[in-house]
Amino acid sequence: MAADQHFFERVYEVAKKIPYGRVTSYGAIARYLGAGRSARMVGYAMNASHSMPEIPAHRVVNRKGLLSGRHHFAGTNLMQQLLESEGVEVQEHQVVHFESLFWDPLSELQGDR
DNA sequence: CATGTGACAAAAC
DNA sequence: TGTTTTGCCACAT
Repeated sequence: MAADQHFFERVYEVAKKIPYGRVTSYGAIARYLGAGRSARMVGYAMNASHSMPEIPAHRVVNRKGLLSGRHHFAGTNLMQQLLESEGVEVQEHQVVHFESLFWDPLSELQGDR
């Protein structure tokens, strides 16, 4: 049920739930939405997040912990600055200890929504 | 209305 | 084991 709701809307909801100092991957969100392989859509949704200032897109990185979307931010290094500001170590546009900081909605939200 | 693109990921070879 | 190809679905042109 509610499987055909707006995909983007769901992505935004999950993205807003990303806790401070944490990061997640597009695929994790996609899987949480039940899309599994629609990780591309998650990234695309982030692209539309320009109208959603409440979307911490800087906390969303690819599966490698790489700040794939840094180029879409205002400043080339803005995304990294934001993450470091939250205590997330970022080197070479990649999140350090990504696995430790990884926030999985499947585990954290655990079917809450 | 049809085609192409895209902030990824995983399966296939 | 690394590289290549497909999948995914919405939005832009």
